[in-house]
Amino acid sequence: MATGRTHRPATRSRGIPEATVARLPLYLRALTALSERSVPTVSSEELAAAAGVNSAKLRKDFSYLGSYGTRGVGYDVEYLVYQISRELGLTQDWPVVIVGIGNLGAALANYGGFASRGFRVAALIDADPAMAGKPVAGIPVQHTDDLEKIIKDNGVSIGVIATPAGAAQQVCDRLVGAGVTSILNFAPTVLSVPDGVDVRKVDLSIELQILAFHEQRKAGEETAGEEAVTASVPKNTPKGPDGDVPVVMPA
Amino acid sequence: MATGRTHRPATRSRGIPEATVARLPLYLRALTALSERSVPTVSSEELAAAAGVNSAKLRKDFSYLGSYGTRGVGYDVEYLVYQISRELGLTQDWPVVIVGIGNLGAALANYGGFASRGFRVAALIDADPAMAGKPVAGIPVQHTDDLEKIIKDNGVSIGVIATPAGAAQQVCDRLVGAGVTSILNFAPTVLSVPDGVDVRKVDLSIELQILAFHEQRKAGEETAGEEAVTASVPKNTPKGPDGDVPVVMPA
DNA sequence: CCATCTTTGTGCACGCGTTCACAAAGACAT
DNA sequence: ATGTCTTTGTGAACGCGTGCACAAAGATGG
Ligand SMILES: NC(=O)c1ccc[n+]([C@@H]2O[C@H](COP(=O)([O-])OP(=O)(O)OC[C@H]3O[C@@H](n4cnc5c(N)ncnc54)[C@H](O)[C@@H]3O)[C@@H](O)[C@H]2O)c1
Ligand SMILES: NC(=O)c1ccc[n+]([C@@H]2O[C@H](COP(=O)([O-])OP(=O)(O)OC[C@H]3O[C@@H](n4cnc5c(N)ncnc54)[C@H](O)[C@@H]3O)[C@@H](O)[C@H]2O)c1
Repeated sequence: MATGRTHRPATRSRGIPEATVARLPLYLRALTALSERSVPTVSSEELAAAAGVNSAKLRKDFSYLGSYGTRGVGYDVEYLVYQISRELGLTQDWPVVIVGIGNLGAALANYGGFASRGFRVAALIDADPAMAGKPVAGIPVQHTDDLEKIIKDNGVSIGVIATPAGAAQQVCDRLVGAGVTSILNFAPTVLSVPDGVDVRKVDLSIELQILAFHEQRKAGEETAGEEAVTASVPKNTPKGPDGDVPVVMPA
Repeated sequence: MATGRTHRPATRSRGIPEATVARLPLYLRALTALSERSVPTVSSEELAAAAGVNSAKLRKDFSYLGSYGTRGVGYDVEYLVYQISRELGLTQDWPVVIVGIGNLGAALANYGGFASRGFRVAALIDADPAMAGKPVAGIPVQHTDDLEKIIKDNGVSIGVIATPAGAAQQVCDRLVGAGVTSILNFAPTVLSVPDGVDVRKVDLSIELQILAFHEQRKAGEETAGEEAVTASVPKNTPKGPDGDVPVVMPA
């Protein structure tokens, strides 16, 4: 019997829930602010308030990293900053490439918050020959032809896609082919990638649509059902799943 | 305005789970693409593949909207586009203001995908007097002094914050005070808002940190399992130029 | 050294979201 | 009409995430 090795895959071995991972950067930001004010320790209650989460949730999150708190006192700010940074992999340098230097790509390149946490813009890549060599945010834009070489020369494993939607999958494939295993996608497309590659997407349009949904719901509540644009939607009756078929199908 | 009806049982009254709402825009996008190709009907299996989700999940999502499919055939594309659009509130016009016309704000203003789905940039607002009157994306930037008037004159209920983090809460308060009830926040800050106001955040830094976490985990797995759990400086940094991390264990 | 007080760490219950699996519904052919 | 075949709609089981509530740990003061 191997020592300590469980039968479970790595996801369980490291044991940090995805939801917790997503909150760690939030805690880190709050802790960094405290650190800059030279606050030595902080209670779960205070830190939770600053991060906008439940204090029990925060304590449970930290418990996954180990027990770094002191009962009756709280958590040591500096120590926690270090532990979370290490857990997130921010103690090392992450070269990043941005592909598609248009409106958004240029804004990202100019974004100061990038470098603040170990992320370094290693290269800017665009398909437009007219942009080649032109500096954006002090970094010369390089042509897509050299994408593979750029990735390999710089040891890049994280890529940001800010091209039009139509080019995103193709760019993605090339990034992955060159060795990139993490992608942040700003293009409004579903990217398909092989196992082992992580994709996260930032989709402005989706966010707005979600807001619009709730906005409409709020407005609808105030004016109590005034719509009736086309036959009222069948209230999803919990007990009568079928039966009503009045909704007309427009051929 | 909200007349004391701050209670919030509506989430269940309308009955559409939040997770489903978040996927509707995804389905809508895939359906729109099918519609443009004049595809008349689509099965849950096909549509699910296009949207990158499980087909059973998709069917259950649609079941919350009512039963719009035909067994043995699938879903009518045009009809579904309409139903989802209506459910999301996209059949009406949503005037939006963007506050903070810097790198990111300007990119957002120039973003074509904005207008495509009922969202209309009603105004651009910035605190910099030098920007006042200057057109960005064909729209003249207005000064923050007039924020309240702009919101009210245009009937704006959705606001986008793209100011520096330090100004975000203040801007948020003014937006809410003027009647905005949905906010999309790009600044890396936790915004606090009264009940009845929805906030969604887009945080590039957090996304990158989450990717870095998984990236580090992948790298750690490759180099075969032992890894100093506590203390000790991270060692899997072949070319790490950081080399600092002087933080030491307290106590 | 003991009492008290603060705050952590976590057991537990609950609700939401996901997925499987299948009966029923309907299209289509004969 | 009847049978076959496709695909929906959903019951049910399961796992994850959340938050309450509390015992234990440790600091602090006498
Ligand atoms: N601008 C925004 O605020 C915003 C917001 C949300 C999403 N988006 C999305 O981000 C993407 C970029 O938006 P944008 O406004 O910057 O567009 P843009 O047209 O200004 O820029 C796109 C850039 O990508 C380059 N490009 C095109 N094909 C390429 C390829 N195959 N390889 C490399 N580069 C290529 C173009 O040369 C151009 O410079 C789009 O998919 C858009 O939908 C933009
Ligand atoms: N640029 C990016 O790619 C990017 C990415 C992620 C997040 N962000 C965040 O988005 C925000 C904006 O980033 P940016 O790069 O555009 O910054 P920026 O400095 O280029 O622009 C900020 C703009 O906000 C204006 N402003 C400042 N205070 C204001 C106030 N009180 N009211 C109205 N306007 C005000 C400034 O005049 C300026 O025009 C920041 O919080 C940043 O952290 C930016």
